[in-house]
Amino acid sequence: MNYYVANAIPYVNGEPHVGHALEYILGDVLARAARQQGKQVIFSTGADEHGSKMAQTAAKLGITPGQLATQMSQKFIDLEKALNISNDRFIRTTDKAHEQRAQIIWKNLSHDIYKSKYVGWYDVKEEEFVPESKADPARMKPDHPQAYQKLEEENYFFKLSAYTDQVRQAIESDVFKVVPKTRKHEILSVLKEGLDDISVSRPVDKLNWGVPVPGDSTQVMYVWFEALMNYLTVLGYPEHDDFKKFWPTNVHVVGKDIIRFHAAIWPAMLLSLGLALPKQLYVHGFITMNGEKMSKSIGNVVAPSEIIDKYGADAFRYFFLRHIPSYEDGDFSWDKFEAAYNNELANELGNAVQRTAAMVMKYQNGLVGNIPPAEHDNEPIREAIEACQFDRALDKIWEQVRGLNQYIDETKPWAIAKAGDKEHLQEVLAYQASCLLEIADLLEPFLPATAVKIRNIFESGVIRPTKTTLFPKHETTAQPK
RNA sequence: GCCGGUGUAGCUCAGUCGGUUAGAGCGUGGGACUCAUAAGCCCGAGGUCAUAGGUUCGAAUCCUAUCACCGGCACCA
Repeated sequence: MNYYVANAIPYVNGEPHVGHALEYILGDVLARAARQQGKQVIFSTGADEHGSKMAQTAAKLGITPGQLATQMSQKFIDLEKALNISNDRFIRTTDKAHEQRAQIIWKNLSHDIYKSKYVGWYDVKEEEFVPESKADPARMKPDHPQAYQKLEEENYFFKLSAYTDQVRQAIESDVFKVVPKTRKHEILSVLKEGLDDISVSRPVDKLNWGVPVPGDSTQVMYVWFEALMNYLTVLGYPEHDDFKKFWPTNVHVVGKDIIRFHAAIWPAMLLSLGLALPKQLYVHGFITMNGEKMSKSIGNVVAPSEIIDKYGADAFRYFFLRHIPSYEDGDFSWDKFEAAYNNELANELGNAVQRTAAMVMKYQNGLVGNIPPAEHDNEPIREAIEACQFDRALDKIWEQVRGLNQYIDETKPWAIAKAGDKEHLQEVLAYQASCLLEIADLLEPFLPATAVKIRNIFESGVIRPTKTTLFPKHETTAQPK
């Protein structure tokens, strides 16, 4: 069984933030869960590096766009490392292979690409066209000091309009499944209205930071159009074995701001290429900070590294997977994060491990004995992961953590020890170890490092006298009111 | 303006096909314990299920209207 998870590739025009981190983690859970089930997995992430914004930013910094791209992409790669993300690929749209394969894709789409004139409002200062819907009407009047110019430009267009109906049907029937449902409804209503053909190239004389249109040196591909192609080029479309084995994408992980590209334009491109559509598109939400939109001007941006450095990758993963709703927007605050860390990770899980290990050491010289097999029904957890409801999956795993603590308090192994019933005590402690190993398995996709730690403690049946605190307590962060 | 969603405990949210006394976590009050990271466990308080009608033997759940908030799309300036 082959399984291909593709994360959206972020535009690397700015520093990675917690939203990027969230997306990495979401994809990572899917990839790790699939691997755990014995599937062959390709999990791809990457960077979208072309386009006018990159060119402008680089110009401001006095470096080439290529230098900026390399610099910025490295920061995203560093974030993945810090979060223990298990991506198999990191594709950059400036990779030679991507550029060459993008040109092949363009050629294979050419029956749906035609040349036409684009007419629109052009913002001279920003050097870009302003879409009618976002244009400031005052500036449409020629006497305005910063008036737009009515410009005409020759572009290539893609016949998106020809495919909206097919795409709509695929989504409606769940052949191409969009989750959560509210996102499915949203995109269906867009598709029902029908979509216009889209401009997919830019003249080189205005922007040369892009992939050249094959056979026309005066045009480069429009960055969005070309970036979408990464999901194919990363597999080596059209001739590589990986493409043959792993296409179509099992789950596509994207943010809610880019549904249109992934649920309308991209599937239309695939239909035009005669390829199967992804099986599932998972649309996640955004993160607010203390209930407010994250923004540099408000100054409420928390860098992922601030959290990871203090609490570790698994704690970060835990909070964003369980306490940011998988189907909605969520909120980060240090208060919430620390409450989750202390109550759930340190006290409930960490302490369950600790007390179990301590009793085995104290009463049985570290010998656990025969550990019985796991006994819970974990099908609902598997289903939750499949539906990308990671928050629910973790809720259910935590029911087991709590259940174990309840079992310990009800069974009172310390009282059994005092009574001298060695056989019964051994049974109870082995059962505790069994529960913890089961929990470790369930946590594997979510908190991989923690899963390993728990296994290392109990798996061999002999507990070594190393003090292993899974989640040490920290000073809480003073919250500026 | 059109479409969709949401409104349930102080907070965040579950609640299936309409069916006993509406649930969980956090927070809060109390209790018993000692294996453990002052952790864990038990018990309690806390609800006009947004509002008003309707259908029904029976409504948080279905229908209608209203209000509030959120999202998407369109439009105007």
